[in-house]
Amino acid sequence: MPRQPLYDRQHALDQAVQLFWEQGFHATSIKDVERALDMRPGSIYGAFGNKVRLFQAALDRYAEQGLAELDAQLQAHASPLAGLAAYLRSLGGLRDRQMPCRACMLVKSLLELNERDDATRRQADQLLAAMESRFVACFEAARTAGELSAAHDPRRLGRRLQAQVMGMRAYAQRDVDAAALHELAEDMAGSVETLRDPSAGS
Amino acid sequence: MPRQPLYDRQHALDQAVQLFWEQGFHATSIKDVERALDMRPGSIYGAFGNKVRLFQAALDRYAEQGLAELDAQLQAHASPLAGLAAYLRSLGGLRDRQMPCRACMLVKSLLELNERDDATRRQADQLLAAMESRFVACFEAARTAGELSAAHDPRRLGRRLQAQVMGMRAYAQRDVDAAALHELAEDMAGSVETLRDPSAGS
DNA sequence: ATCGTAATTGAGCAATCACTCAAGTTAGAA
DNA sequence: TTCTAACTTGAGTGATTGCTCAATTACGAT
Repeated sequence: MPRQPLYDRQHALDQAVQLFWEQGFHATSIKDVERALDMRPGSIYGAFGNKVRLFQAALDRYAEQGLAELDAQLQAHASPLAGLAAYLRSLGGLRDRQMPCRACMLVKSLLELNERDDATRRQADQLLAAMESRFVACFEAARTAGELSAAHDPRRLGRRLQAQVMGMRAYAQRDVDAAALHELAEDMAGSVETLRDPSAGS
Repeated sequence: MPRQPLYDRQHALDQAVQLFWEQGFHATSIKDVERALDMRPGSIYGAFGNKVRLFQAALDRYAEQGLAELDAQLQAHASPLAGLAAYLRSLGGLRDRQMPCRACMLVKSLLELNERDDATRRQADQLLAAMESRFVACFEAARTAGELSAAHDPRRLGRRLQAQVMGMRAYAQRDVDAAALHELAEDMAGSVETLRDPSAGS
């Protein structure tokens, strides 16, 4: 074992997430990556293979953190529906703190990449599917807990929730003020809370 | 008047819309444009200036057609709310016929472009704002017609509707089957119809 | 038919793209 | 300390980028 890399792989990946999230895949050059990661081309290619594989690794890392954020909101609330509503309301603050980008990196990638970058687009799709199935599982838990009437289809609700989140975060990318975004999030959170079965206890 | 151009400017612009809509701005090269428009570089630059201005002209044309589609749905229905619901349901068929792309070109541009292409991103934002104000005007018409209770805020409803449309069309870009998209559209259309004031006539 | 003007052509520009690799550097094993 | 294998460096690869322009073509007015 003659030598270990100088760079911190995790930290480098975080910088890559920030860069690609903000600029997208095609608008980001290797020169940009060199600056952001403070690494020379040889090291970058030695560590990550090529631009596509670096982007894919960044996508995975981004999705991992996104799922963790959702889980954090869900665990902070005893009721699944309340957790989802809280998650939606937290997205209303997207314009409050400063971020690399307001829109979801998975959605940005899904819309930017075409069949020429098929494998990467499929990856973004699968990561979004994982997010959606988390939503579905949440609605299923709400149903078994009696929060949700049996008339509702958890898969349909999960699908609709994901579409709403995609929409809110794309909307957040527009040049609107923070208050409007909070109102939008409030409206969407309210529609989730309205699902609560009035005949349910607690 | 010594000579008129051989190309049909309107037709060329339609080809450009199709190409940029499908591939996005950065992933489309002038070579691609030459092929799609069947024009040589000199003619392209003589007619449209440069790549950015061609893209901007394509954005305008796309938005013009998108607004026309919305207006067609609205005029086909006497009630504003029914018109909006029909519009949402029509978006459920995005995966049925073949198209250049299912997601909205304005949203794709808004998410793809960063501050380096600031003017173009602003243009996409303004075109989206025009679409949103059409939604708002529609809800206002519904309120004066007595379809909508005075408790609802048309601006908030318009904002939410736009976010939902953005979400549904981004979702349509995912690898899901057509039936799921119809269900999603049906759910969203239903939520618009639910706004109808039960104490209203007709 | 002739002319004048504008549209068209396509070879080719400098700049940038993703990427390579030989040379130099460094840390751990012996 | 010496050796060795992996990491780092940065000049440089060929391909592609958006774009230009002198030469050519073709239409409409005369």
